[in-house]
Amino acid sequence: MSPTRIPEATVARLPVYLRALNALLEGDIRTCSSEELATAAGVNSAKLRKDLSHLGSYGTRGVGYDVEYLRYQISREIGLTQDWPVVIVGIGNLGHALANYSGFSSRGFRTVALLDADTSRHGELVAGLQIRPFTELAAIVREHGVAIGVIATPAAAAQSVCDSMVGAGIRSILNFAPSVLSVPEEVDVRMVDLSSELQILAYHEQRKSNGGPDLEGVPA
Amino acid sequence: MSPTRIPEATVARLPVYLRALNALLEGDIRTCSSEELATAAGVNSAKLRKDLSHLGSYGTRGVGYDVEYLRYQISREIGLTQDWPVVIVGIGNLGHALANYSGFSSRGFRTVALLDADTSRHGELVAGLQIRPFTELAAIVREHGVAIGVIATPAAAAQSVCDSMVGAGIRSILNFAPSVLSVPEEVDVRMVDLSSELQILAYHEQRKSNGGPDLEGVPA
DNA sequence: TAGATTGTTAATCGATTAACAATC
DNA sequence: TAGATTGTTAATCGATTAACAATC
Repeated sequence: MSPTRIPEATVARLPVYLRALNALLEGDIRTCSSEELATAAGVNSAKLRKDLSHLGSYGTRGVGYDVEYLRYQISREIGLTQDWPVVIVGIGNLGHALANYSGFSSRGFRTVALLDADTSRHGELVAGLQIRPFTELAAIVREHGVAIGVIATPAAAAQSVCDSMVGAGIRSILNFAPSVLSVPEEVDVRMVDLSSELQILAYHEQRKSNGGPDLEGVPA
Repeated sequence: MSPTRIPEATVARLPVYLRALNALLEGDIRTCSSEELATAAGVNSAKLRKDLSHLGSYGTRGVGYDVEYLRYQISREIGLTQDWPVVIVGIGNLGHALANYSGFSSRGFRTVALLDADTSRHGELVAGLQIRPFTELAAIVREHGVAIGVIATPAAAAQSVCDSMVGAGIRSILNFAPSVLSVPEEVDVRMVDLSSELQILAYHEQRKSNGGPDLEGVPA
C-alpha cells in the first residue's frame, strides 16, 4: 500500500535476485529458502531477507519462498511487467552486441530501433532490425513512446546524441560511451564503464601481488 | 609510507577521476581545482577531496592540482604504471567490442590473446590479433604471465571457462556473461551485467511516471 | 597581507550484519 | 508440539557531506 522508498543499494540488487530466480526455475526448483536464493545470487542471506522486506512479505515462515511468485513480485516492483520500448544509438560492435543481448530484448524491454549516423550502414539488418538514420530519432521516440535510450557511440559523439535524446523527450539514458554526460535535472543517466571494472580488478590484483599485510617486495 | 587501506567506494571512483583528468589534459588544461575536477567527473567536490586524501597530499592549498601529476599518482595507485596482460575468451560481438575498446588496450592493459571455442573462427583477425583455440589458454597464461581474464561467452559456457582460467592460474576475472560464477576464495570476480543497469533505469523511470510524492495514477 | 583552496574533522546518513521473536 | 525459516530489530560499520583550520 505504502509507496515505500526502496534503498538504492537494494534496487541495484533486485536484478541479481531476478536472475537467480530465473536460474532456479530453469532447474525446476519451485521453492527456496533465503539461504538457497542468497547463495544463487552471491550475497548473504541476511542481506537478501532485508532487501526483500522492503518490497513486502512474500515468503512463508518455516517454508521459504515460492520461486515463481517471488519472481513476479520483483519484476513488478522493477517495472518489468510493463513494456519498455528502447532505442539504441551507435551500432558498432558494442551496439551490435547490445541489440543481440538477451537481457535487452526479454521481459519488459523491447528494442524498437537501431540508429547510426553512418549512412553506409543504413538498411543493414542487425538482430532482426534495420539500422536507421539517427535523424529519425525524434519521430521514433514519438511513435513508440520510447522512454529509455542507449548510447553506444564513440565518446566524441555521446554528448550530442544525448542532447538529441533529451530533446526528443527521453528521460532515462544508459551510456556506454566513456564520457560524462550533462543533462537536465529530471533526466536520469546511468554510465556503464567497461574499463573502470578492469581498473578496479587491477588495483586489487596489484595489492595481492605486492604487499601482504606487512609490506614486502621492498628492495633492500 | 603507510600502505593505507583505500575504501572500496573510493577505489571504484578512481577510474572516473582518471578519465576526467585525461579529458582536461586533452583540452590543454594543466591545473584544476577540486571544484573543477569534481564537475568534470560528475561528483561533488567534498567527496573528491576526501577520496584523494586517501592517496596522499597531491594538491597545493590555494592553487589546486597539477593535472598531469595527479593523473600519474592515481595511475600509480591503481597499478596502471605496470603492464597487465589480458586474455579475452568468447569473441562474439561483445568480445569483439571489448577487443577494440580503447580502455582495454591503453595505459597498463594489453590484450595478448583472443580465444574462442568455435573452430571456424580460429585465425580470424580481430583488433590485430588472431582468434585462437580456447585449449591454448593455459599455455598463453604461462607464456605472458596473464593475471586478468575477461569472459564474454554465453552464460552456459561461463562457469566452465572460469574454471579453466582459475586452473591456469588467473586470479582476477571480469565476467560479462550473465551468470554467477563460483570461484575459490583467492580469486576476484567482477561481474558486469549489461541488463541490470537497464532494469535499474526502468525502476526509476517507473517511479517518475507513476506516483509523485502523494500517490497519483490510482484509478478511482 | 589577502584571497583561494586544500586536507581534515566531525556530524549525518545509509547499508550491512547478527540475532531472534514471530509464525508457518 | 517441534522444527524451520521468515521478517524485523538493533548494533555496527562504512560512506557522504558540510564546515573550517591549515597553508599556499
